[in-house]
Amino acid sequence: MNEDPETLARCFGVERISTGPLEPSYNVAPTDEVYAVAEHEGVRRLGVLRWGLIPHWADSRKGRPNINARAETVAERPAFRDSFRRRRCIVPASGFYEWGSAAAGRQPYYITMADRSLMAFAGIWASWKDPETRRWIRSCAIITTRANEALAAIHTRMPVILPPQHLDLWLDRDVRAPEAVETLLAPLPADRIACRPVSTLVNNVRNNLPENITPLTGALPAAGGPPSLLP
DNA sequence: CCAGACGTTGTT
DNA sequence: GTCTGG
DNA sequence: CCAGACGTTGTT
DNA sequence: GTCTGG
Repeated sequence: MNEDPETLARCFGVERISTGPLEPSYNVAPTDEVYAVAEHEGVRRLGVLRWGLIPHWADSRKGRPNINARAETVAERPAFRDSFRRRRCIVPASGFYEWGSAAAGRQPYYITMADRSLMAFAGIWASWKDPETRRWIRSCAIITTRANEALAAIHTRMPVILPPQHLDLWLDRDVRAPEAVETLLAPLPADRIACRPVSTLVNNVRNNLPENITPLTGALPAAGGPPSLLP
């Protein structure tokens, strides 16, 4: 993500900006801060959250952070259901990486909207008070669903990307019935996204470089790998 | 009753 | 905090 | 997700 | 192989 808060506010109907700009990142890792849009006291607000949801009842931040929540179970899981009912958010992104599994090898791919617009990942958030520092940490998880046809060859899952017409309902805190918003958690149609192979530089989170998202040219996936998805 | 988990991904 | 397993 | 570690001693 | 850190 390399957009300023004003741009994000304009794209997502944000009424109040509650954060300064984050450093551009081409390699967002779990525990990093990410921009997020949520409703607060009836106002749509842009702020930052830590990626990796810590439920309010956790007694330490140790252990693997909950970076994803499955769309199929998010409404029921104890670690997620309160957040799903009352604390939904969107996490803006220019794109995301996926690593081919099994037949697709270790090749990383960068996925964007086909029209290069910003993505709105469906997320949930929670507040947790760190007992050591006594400070509140607001954190989030990104909801995943089955991969669409464009990504199925390289991966079984993908983040839920909300189309603009669903943002109002998703962010409405007064909508508390799970079934009212569960229907929004579908894979984005394949023709809306573009998927390109990129350098393995991205494999190391210390490589936070613009080159991470540069499509490899003349380096198609190995034979037996996924079909070329370049437009 | 208390103790312990509470999640996803991917997997030769 | 809330649920499950023992 | 991937990369990188994977240990003990002694410690207010 | 499995866990932690980023």
